[in-house]
Amino acid sequence: MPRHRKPTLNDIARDSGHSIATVSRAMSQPELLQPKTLERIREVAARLGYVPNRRARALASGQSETIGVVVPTLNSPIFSSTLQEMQRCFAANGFQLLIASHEYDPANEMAALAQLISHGVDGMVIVGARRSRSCWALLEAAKLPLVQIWEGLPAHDRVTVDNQQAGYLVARYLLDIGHRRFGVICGHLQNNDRQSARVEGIRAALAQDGVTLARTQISEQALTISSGRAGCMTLLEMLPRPTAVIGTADLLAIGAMFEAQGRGIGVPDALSVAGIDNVDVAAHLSPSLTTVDIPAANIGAEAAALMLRRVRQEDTTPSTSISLPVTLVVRHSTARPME
Amino acid sequence: MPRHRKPTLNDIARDSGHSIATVSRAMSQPELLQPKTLERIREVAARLGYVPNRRARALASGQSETIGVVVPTLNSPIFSSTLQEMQRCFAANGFQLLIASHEYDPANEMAALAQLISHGVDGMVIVGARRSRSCWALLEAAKLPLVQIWEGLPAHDRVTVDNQQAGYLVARYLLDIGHRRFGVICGHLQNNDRQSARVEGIRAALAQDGVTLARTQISEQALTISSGRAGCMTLLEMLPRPTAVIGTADLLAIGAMFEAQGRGIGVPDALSVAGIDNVDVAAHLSPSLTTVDIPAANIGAEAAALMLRRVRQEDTTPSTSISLPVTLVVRHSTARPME
DNA sequence: CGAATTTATGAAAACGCTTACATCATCGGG
DNA sequence: CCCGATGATGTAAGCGTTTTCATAAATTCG
Repeated sequence: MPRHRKPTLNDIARDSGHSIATVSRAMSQPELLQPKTLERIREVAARLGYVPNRRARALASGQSETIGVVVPTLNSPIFSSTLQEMQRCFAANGFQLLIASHEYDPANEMAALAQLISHGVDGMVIVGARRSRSCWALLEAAKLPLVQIWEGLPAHDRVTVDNQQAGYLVARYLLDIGHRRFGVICGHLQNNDRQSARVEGIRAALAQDGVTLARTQISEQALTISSGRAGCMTLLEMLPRPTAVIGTADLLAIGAMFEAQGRGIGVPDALSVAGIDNVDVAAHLSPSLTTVDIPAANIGAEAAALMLRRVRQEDTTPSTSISLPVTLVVRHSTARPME
Repeated sequence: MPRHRKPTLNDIARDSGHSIATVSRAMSQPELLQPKTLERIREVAARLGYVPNRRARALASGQSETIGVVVPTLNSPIFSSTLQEMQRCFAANGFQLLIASHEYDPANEMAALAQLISHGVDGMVIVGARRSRSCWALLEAAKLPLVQIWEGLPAHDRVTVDNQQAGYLVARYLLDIGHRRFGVICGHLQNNDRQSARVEGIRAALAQDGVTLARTQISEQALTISSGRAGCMTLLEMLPRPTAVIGTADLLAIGAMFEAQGRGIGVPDALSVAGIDNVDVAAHLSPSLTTVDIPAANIGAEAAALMLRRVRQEDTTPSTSISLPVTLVVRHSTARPME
């Protein structure tokens, strides 16, 4: 009666009178066994309540059926959709996710990667391309299938969206309806190539029309609604006041909109506000938020699919790049400038 | 030069002229070695670029420094805050998280738990107490430290918030300011004890004042803003119209508010709307949302702390229960009914 | 100064599984 | 009727650690 130890293949082998190898095969390659043998083994396994020990399996076979994912943060509407979908796809194929976040701190990221690698993941999904030389060295040394998402270097697989294009689209639209004085609220650009690319895209559009973006017209903030408000507050002090504010993440734009409205500055009449991401709530706000749709869930699905092909070695092309389209979604938070 | 294989303890042992046991100790219990020996081994390890293989370590020691977490969904503002904080706490202590989601499907949950158990996690964090007998059997059989969060059975450790109290508080408040006709939008109650408890809390408050809640006054919905809108639409068809709508999750309440406003029904003048969760955006909406604050991040922190104590066997009390306070946050989406 | 401790290291047996190889029937074809 | 395939199963060698126990060296002490 005292079963303190979990049953192992060995126990099943003993009880069923077969060798441990046969029992192992019953678990992983049942088609190799005679139906009768298989049935007997399965019965014993069920009776003992056998659960395979994957870490032993991993050690012996070199495959852990585990994928490491490192994201900046888990509680962002964008990354969490990507993660949710990625998790779904991997789980459906028997893979588990080891998830870590670094909260935009390079040292944290390095530590997380090292941890995941030493845990023996079969592959690694990382966000963005901008990381230290030593961080890349670590990844190279691990010789793991690597999928970069959101942004990525050509040297490795990547599933990206054109963040620069996203910035371009929203700025181009605002220019087209007549805006010339802009304010931009963005995330900290330091270690964040997604945000940087979006700002560059905005710059590119403005440059086409000869509009420049001074340092004072950009406010770097954390990626929250409150920070969006704060950023907007700063920008509204500019004289003459901007006629349009772009948040390079919807949370920032939403914060900006709230701040403007709170100060009695009508959106879009007195100020146009636009974002990038197309988070759920954007469509429902009043006014609804003009933004650029980023297919966050799709990124997760495509990254998972690509990774699965790599891990199973079905795809051995040197390095695949999947780029998903971003699309401008014009809603009601933007309008022609008044003057 | 051709280093295809990653260096192992054995390689270090050979190169340094020490035994593999000594090298192992250099990694895990350096204080046992002579400084000179330690230094030599460390030098060789560094030169070879040694990274310990945790799955081998796990197999040999029985400890994987890995915790399994199963949540309903990753892309919910609430769960993702809990996860983010939990991840932070665990990572700071060298533990990695294997995260799975089941999207409110019991079969998925069962599969996820089985997978995580067979991956050899040192502990498991699960949301809620309501799950099938076989699911519990699986967990019992695994004999793992188990921490339930949000809701939980007394038989195991748990870090909870009083969801019933949350429902009670918001309903009590609305009653106190004069409301008698209510509509409730909640998540699907089937396998969700958090949502069920909140609805019960509302019922309890109403019962105190002799107000009943008919089946038609409750709309079960998915936990999204759109569903909140849909739910509100249904409830507004009631005659006479409710004077207050409670969403048992902020996303639902937010959707309800948008829907009412979209139909020209003023909030809070013609309709009071209140939620539960206190998500980030709630404070910024106009009108700002009356809600009940749920310390989601704290749940993660407390759960991590408790689990760490269990895994390290520092805490061997039979079963601990930590209950975090919920607090009513009155804002501007609620007011006395007009009539 | 030798017995009793203590300290640093090594040898080898796990941990639970996979898998290359060996074995032994079974079987169809020449 | 024997030979080479084919198929089912067993044997045993890993996989990279930890850990127990033994051993050898250094230290303490009566």
